[in-house]
Amino acid sequence: MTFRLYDTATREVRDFVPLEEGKAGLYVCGLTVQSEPHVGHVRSAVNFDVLQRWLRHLGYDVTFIRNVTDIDDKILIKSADQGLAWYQLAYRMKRELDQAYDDLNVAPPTYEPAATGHVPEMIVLIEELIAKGHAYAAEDGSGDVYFDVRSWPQYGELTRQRIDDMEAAEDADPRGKRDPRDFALWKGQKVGSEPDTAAWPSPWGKGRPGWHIECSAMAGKYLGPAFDIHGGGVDLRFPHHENELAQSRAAGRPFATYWMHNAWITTAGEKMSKSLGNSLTIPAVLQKYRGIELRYYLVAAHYRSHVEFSFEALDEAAAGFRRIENFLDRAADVLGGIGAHGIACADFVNAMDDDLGTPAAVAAIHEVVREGNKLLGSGDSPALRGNAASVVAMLDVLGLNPADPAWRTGTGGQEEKLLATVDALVAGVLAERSEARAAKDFARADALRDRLHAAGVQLEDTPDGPKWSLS
RNA sequence: GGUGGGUUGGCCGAGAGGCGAGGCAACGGACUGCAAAUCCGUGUACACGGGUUCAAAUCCCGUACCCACCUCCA
Repeated sequence: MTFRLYDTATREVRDFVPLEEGKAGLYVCGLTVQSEPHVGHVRSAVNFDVLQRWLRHLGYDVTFIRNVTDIDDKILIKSADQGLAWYQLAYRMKRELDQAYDDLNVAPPTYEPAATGHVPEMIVLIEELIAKGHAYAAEDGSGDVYFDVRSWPQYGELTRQRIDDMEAAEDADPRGKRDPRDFALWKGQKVGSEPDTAAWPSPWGKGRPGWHIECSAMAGKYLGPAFDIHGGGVDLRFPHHENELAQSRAAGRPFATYWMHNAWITTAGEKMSKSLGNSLTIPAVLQKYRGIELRYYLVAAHYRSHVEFSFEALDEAAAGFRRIENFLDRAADVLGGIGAHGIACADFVNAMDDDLGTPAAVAAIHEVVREGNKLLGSGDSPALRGNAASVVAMLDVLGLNPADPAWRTGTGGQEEKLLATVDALVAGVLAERSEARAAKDFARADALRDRLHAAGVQLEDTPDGPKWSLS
């Protein structure tokens, strides 16, 4: 069976047929680094990370470009509010974002271009559009350059909207626009109100790039005029992706073959907007949950399904994931480690091939875990070996392998030392408890167990003796 | 006004004409000194009203409610 994915442009699930056999070019709109990353931002990153991993698993040579928008109106406004240089704020938030990606085991893309580093490429593209009659410098002397939507009959093709049906922008400041729907490719510097560092020289005077042109220019630079998949959040369909498509095609570039959009995460029915409080920023959530648990929660829902975020649901997801982890721990104990070359089961592969059906893929993992738990009971080690390796292989595809070094917290081995220390202390208590049990002094044995439990240590009596874990 | 998406059991969350995805929780059983973990079992859920069909959560028509986007929000 071939990999199929839902294409927003055609609104159907289609076979993935790459432009070049064996290769996949992927461009995803990353973030505007203007505030701390929250759960919603990271969902997009995790979804496309899973796509990247699945394409690699299928043997594709993947070129994955995810940009960073490091200059825009909001960055300028927020940095001014906070008394920071705009680039200082952008860089600070970029570092926060990178940390969030690392915390969730989002594999780095092939390259992560920043808008400010690609102004020359954007200028070339704008010049091409002007030469072809699809863009014009504003006549009001503002230094702005606009895309002329009326010059491009296909405008609206991605979201199937007709220009005349679109609500005109309310801000009633048409500036030098011929049509209110024309969008900025280049924004002339507003001398006095905008810092000089946020302006670049151009044929139209000093200014900065419009949002949409960035992605077209960067996608073109790293993936060429035509590439396979373009992704982002649903909100980007219009105007951002519509505009990217229009300006790229108007300049004679075929652009993306497939468009993928991930759905939202909301809280209390509301969009997790950047104006919301900070309780759902990644650092805040990670104070109570491990990154791998949050990632499991995100992956357990389909990328095109709207998720209503709640800590209750996250709790349940975390409990479900621990079931898998627990199995791997027990299997590793019995087998003395789990091999690296497991084979994903058919249900898993079929689920992933069907538009990244991660919910069914996760269900498939749970089925294999159940089988594995039975094998643990029956003592069939050879079968267990393959079974456990299969679980690990599938988790790897989803970026959820607990043994992945990416999940290491970077505490310089402190954590390992602490665990060794606790293990030694617990071992003493366990020895005492074993004596008590052997002497049928269950009251004393249970008291010892209660004491450990109160300290956050969970006990489990196995045929090989007692095992402990953090509860 | 235009465009798109949604409403599934106690909870989360799949599925898209016919065998009750999976997880969490609950209950019963097995195992256990008791637990824990694990396994086995237990649920007739698909917003509402019609229709098509041998068969509808799934297709069609209508209704209600919710959500997103409509020019710089993942």
